[in-house]
Formats: sequence, C-alpha cells, structure tokens
Amino acid sequence: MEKTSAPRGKTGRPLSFDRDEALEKAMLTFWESGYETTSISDLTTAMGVTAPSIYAAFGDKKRLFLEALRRYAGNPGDLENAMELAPTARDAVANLLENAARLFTGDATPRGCLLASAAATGSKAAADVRDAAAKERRIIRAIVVKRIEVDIERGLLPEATRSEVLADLALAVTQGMSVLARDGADRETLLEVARVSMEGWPQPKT
Amino acid sequence: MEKTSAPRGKTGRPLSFDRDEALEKAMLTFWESGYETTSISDLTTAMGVTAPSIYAAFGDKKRLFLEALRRYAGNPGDLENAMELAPTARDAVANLLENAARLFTGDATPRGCLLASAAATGSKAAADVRDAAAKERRIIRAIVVKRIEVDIERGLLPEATRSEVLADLALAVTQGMSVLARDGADRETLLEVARVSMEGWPQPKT
DNA sequence: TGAGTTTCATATCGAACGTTACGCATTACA
DNA sequence: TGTAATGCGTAACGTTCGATATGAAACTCA
Repeated sequence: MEKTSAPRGKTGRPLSFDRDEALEKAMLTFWESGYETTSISDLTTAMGVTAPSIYAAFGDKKRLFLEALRRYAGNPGDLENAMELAPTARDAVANLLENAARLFTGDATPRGCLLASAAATGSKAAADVRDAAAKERRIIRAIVVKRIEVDIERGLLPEATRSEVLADLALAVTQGMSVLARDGADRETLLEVARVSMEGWPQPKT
Repeated sequence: MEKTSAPRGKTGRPLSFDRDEALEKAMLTFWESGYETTSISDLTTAMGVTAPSIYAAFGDKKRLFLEALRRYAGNPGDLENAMELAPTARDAVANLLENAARLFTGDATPRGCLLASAAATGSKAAADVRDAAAKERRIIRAIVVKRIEVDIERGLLPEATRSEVLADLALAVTQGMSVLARDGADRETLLEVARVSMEGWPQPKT
C-alpha cells in the first residue's frame, strides 16, 4: 500500500498497523465494555485490524486484555516514585484520589476505571483475568500502605495510624468513584468525594 | 411425580418447581457471575429448571435478571423507613454501610454487591440492564440525601452540610467495599473502612 | 372418564462467539 | 531476479449463545 523506506531489520511483509495504537484502542474498548463482554468483532472494529492479525500480534483475547491491563495500570515503580515525592503520605493519597477522579471523568476516555469495571465479575473461564485485575489492585494497595508507613516512621503520622485501613479506604473510594463516574457524576463531584473521604486521616503533627 | 392435594385454583399441570426458590438461585448466580457473563446453561444448573420452563416462568434472561435485581435491592420504602428510624442521619448512614459490609462478606452469598458488579460494564445490547442497576443506585442515593436533609432541617447538622457529597461518599464507599470484598477482604476490614469513611461528617451539635 | 389447560423434557433452531486454515501480497536478502 | 519470510484478507471452523417448536405428561373440571 504505502512504502516505508526505514529499514526494519527483519524480513517479510511489514505490519500494516501500529501495534501500539491498536493496543491503545483495544484498551479503550475493554475499558468501555469489559473483558468478556467485548467481542473479537468489537475489537476488530475499534482497532481497525482483522481478527487473524490481532491473533498474530497479541496471541489471543486473554493475552490482549492482559497487555491492555498492564498498559492501563502503568508501571508500579512510577506510582511508587510519585508517592514518595509527595511531602506527606496524606498528600500522596490525596493526589492519587484526585488523579483517579480526573481519569474517571476524562473526555477522551471511557468513564470510570478499567481496573474496577472490566473484570468486576464474569464466568469461571475468566477467573484468571479477574485475578490479574485483583493483583493490580493489590499492588497499588501495597504501595499506599508502604507510603503511609514511611510517614509513621518519619514521625509525621501517629504510631497508632492504621495504615492498612487508610489504604483500603483509599482503594474503596477509588473503585467506588468509578461507579459514580459511570453513573454520570461529574468531575467536581468526584473531587469532592475524594476530599471528604480523607478527613478521617489523623491530623498531621504540626 | 408427587401429589399435592391442595387445590391451586387453576387448571393444567402444576409447576414442578418453586418459582420463588428458583428466582433466589438465579439472583445468587447473577450476583456471583454477572448478567451477561451468566449463561442460560448456568442458570438451568443453578435453578434446577430447564430452559423452556425458565422462559415460561420469567420471560427471558433480561426480565429474569431485572426480577432478580429487584429482589436483591428490596423495597426502597423499607430502606427509607429504616433510615428514618435511626436517631440521626449519621447513624442511619453508618448502619447502611455496616449492613453493606456484612452483606458483602456473608458466608451464604457471593462476595461483594450485585448492584455493583453484575452490570458494572457490558455490551451495548445490555445498556438497559446497566441503566436498571444505575437506577437502583440512584434511588438509594436519593434516600440518603433526603435523610441527611431531614437532619439539617432539624438542626442536627449544620446548614452548610453538603448532603449530596456525603451521600455520594457513602455510595462510593459502599460500591468500593464490594470490590474489596471480592478481592478477599474480611468483614472486619470492611467494617473499619466503613467507620473511617464517615469521620469526615460534621460533628453533631451537642 | 373425557375434554380442556398448563407444564414438562427433548431436541433443536439460527446467530454469534473465539479462533484458525489457506492462499495471495509484500517485504529483505542473496 | 529468485527465494525465504512474514502479514494480509477471505472464508470458514467447531462451540456456545439465547431462545423455541413439539408432543407427551399432569392437572382441573364437567
């Protein structure tokens, strides 16, 4: 169709689509419609790629979703770094919730959270996919717990601070905001919910 | 098969299954596996009823789910009454969250919340089912908002109390607890999350 | 006991599902 | 320019989906 003069370093016919762009479209489709409830036909339409090409490039539907899931979740190290840079754990979690509120109400993306909705439930055949999503949530939780405990060690939070409870609260509010967003709540609403949800945090030692 | 001497007041062969029991089983199955991701085959197994009998008794899969949804959600008036009976809106919401925490971690039922998970996402063909679940959530939200405003009118909460924000927070925490429960969080964890989530409420005027 | 009514179990319907075989098109390299 | 390698589009695979046609079985009532 069109010629690319750049050498690709391998023989054979070149890919006619951008793998990364196609994965992005797949991610958005799963985000919108869920894992099991998105058909291969939906994906070929959204990605602009025929079924055999999807299978050649990504393996099968499950592996495509897992790759999209990793793309959505991002690198845990990045989240860890961002939270460490915040002056306090409280700021770090506030930022996390605020970013979630904005992400869930973005104009260019589906509403809500892929991690929360795409595999919220499903058949037994997709149990491993739900486990993968749960694992991502567990990773985020562990990072939050760790960040809170850093502040406890630094003396910025009381020794008695329940780091796991606060982390679970943050996770619950995040996943709950996803439902609100899907139900049509606007960005300001979510931001207020995020703010109010943190008032149970112990007052910082001033 | 077996004879029932009790007159049924109508002619024809009697139902060989208890419609209410079958609906209960269907509800539990949808609760566990979601609307679109539960097959008719799954339902026939769980309900102990063949497909034609399901269709005769409930219409089709969609109407069966909607009936199961109503069964799960219960009568809004009951919730309204229960919340009115609580001494304060804060107590009413605390009870709501506590009941949710217990419901989502019951031994005899699937984990999490049917309202949160069964139609969290899905295909375009099931949009009306998602709307029905959203409508139930909206009903609960309206009841909570109303209860909070009663306390404001009674002078038990400050005039400036953001009733909608507090209601959205309660909804978000509830739906978020559903995810935590599905991820394996135990009852105590959810109860603590529920408790901490309410510390942002304005102090009652003593 | 026979007519009328309703539900039963069996067997299947067409459509959509995830997936792939196959042959042609397009590239790199000798 | 010929050969090997890779991706493409078409067309179809077997399975499962939601939903039903069909005739026997089980009931009420006259």
